[in-house]
Amino acid sequence: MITKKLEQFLEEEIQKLGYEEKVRVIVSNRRELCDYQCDDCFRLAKIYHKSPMEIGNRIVEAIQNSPKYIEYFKEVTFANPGFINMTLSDTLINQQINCMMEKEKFGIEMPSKIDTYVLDYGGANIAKPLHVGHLRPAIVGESMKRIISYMGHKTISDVHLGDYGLQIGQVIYGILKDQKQVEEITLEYLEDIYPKMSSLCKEDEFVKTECANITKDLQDGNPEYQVLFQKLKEVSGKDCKRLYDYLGVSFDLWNGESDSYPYIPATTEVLKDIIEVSEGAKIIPVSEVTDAKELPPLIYQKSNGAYLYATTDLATIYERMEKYHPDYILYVADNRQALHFEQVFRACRKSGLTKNTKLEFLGLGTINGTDGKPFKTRSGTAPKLDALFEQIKGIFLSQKENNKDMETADIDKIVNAILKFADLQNNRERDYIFDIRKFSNVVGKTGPYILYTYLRIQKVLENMSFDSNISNYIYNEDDRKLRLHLLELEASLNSALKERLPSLLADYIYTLALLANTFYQNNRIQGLTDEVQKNDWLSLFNLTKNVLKEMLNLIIIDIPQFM
RNA sequence: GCGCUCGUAGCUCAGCUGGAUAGAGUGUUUGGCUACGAACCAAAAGGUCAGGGGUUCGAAUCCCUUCGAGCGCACCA
Repeated sequence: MITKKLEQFLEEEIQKLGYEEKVRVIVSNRRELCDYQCDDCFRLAKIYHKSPMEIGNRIVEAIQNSPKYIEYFKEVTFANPGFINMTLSDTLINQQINCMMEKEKFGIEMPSKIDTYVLDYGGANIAKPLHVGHLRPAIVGESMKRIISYMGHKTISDVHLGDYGLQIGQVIYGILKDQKQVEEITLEYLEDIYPKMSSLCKEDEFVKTECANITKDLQDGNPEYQVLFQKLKEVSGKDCKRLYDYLGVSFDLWNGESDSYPYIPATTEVLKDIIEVSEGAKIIPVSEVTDAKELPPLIYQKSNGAYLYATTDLATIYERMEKYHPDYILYVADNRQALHFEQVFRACRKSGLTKNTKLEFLGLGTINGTDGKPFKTRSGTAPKLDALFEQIKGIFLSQKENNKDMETADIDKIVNAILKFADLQNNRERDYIFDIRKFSNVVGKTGPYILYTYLRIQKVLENMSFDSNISNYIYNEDDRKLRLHLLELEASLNSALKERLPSLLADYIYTLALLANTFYQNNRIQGLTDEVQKNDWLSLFNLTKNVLKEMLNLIIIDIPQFM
């Protein structure tokens, strides 16, 4: 990685001056002045009681006198009040570019220790169809999985369906009340009955208790309920799979809360020392002395004996520990569940259930409607995913006359690109407003823009022969900017991994497409008479194309044949 | 009431482990297709980073505070 190389070089040089410190090199924020900068003169000045200017000038002088200077830099200068500005040599840039072209995964360093990550990012509730609220966890989770895997780690993804809680009791209550036969349970029926029962429970205490009892009986294995439950799971699961397939979101495990049920006794055994009884329910106190305010306890088992979300989550963790020995378990879910996960994580730490496994909650901002308020997921007002796909497709087809002649597969890829890039360019932790205009835009900072860039590059490369190896020249500013940005790939991937933010990668991809487009517009490759330059630029385009393709795959965007 | 999150251009959002002149897209105004795909490129205009205070050589970024918004607070998921 280029910054690491520069940091190492700088550290060696300042060590010769007697400064035993680590330094940090960052991409310049004044690109007209330099490529990379180091701002550590201020810090060193404080430690060694000298002025930043004195230290900076000494360092710059040392760099300029280094035998590596000519090879690494075009120019290194000190700028007031304390910046070291570095402009790389064409040689160094091209060495790195050649390296990216030769090596697998563009020469990105693979980890010395491979970690196992379990990712939990589906969370679909089987009592109802997927709606726009399910989009973010699916997309962010899948993208994180692909990034983690690309960076050399092992991943196991679990859809973890919401299939054993009160919502199932409510639906079964509705089925019984309507006297429906098993074969009459369809998706349409579920769509209708769940919101009805859900709101009925809020109004009617008796119904609520009935539903709670059904849930409890189901968990205890009531055969009649089990038949209904299996049917429910089948009908809903099939539709769920279809929609996730459309999105390119896949899971290694199609488990649900119900699959953790067999592990509850063993989990209870591990937790037994920290479980207390309060008001007839079994609870786990999770307050810690550092809390500003006491955290409410985790409710492990209801007073009627039924188990809850927290219970199945704990049992699932037990199961995952037994089967996969993960280093990390990542939960991708709405921020509103933050407290729940905090309680579960604390119970794990307190009981030693997870030992050295790190539990992380990757909170997602809520998707709000254009009124700025969350879609009401329980009353079923959030737009269904199917409807959303159709709507985006319709808008896309109306953009241009000949879009109607496109292959269905290509249209679906573009619909996906629109949707995913619109979502993934946002920082996942922030709430955002779901506006169909934004989710159907094809101009500007969008998925189609990137796909379009890719396809025009591809067109240039068609039927052209070149060997992927570039000479020592850089021909102009557009060219130079593109090459420098290519060098930032590894850093972007590393921060996306570390921060668990696919948006950082999305941003990298967009900027790459932007620079490639500018280059494309201002520089013609066909017709170049200089064979070396032609080969350099074709190679550069080819590398850009390959980077775009592999990175788009990490944000779950496929490339159409034509658009 | 308590806790958590947030307030950046008309709109939608980046930037937040402190660095130089706060960036994109969109919208507005303007220029560019007889040249590898104009779903593109180039340019202009647009900001008291909610207000106030503090720490620091340096604050959109850290701390305090006021105002505003959203969310969460034991038997839902």
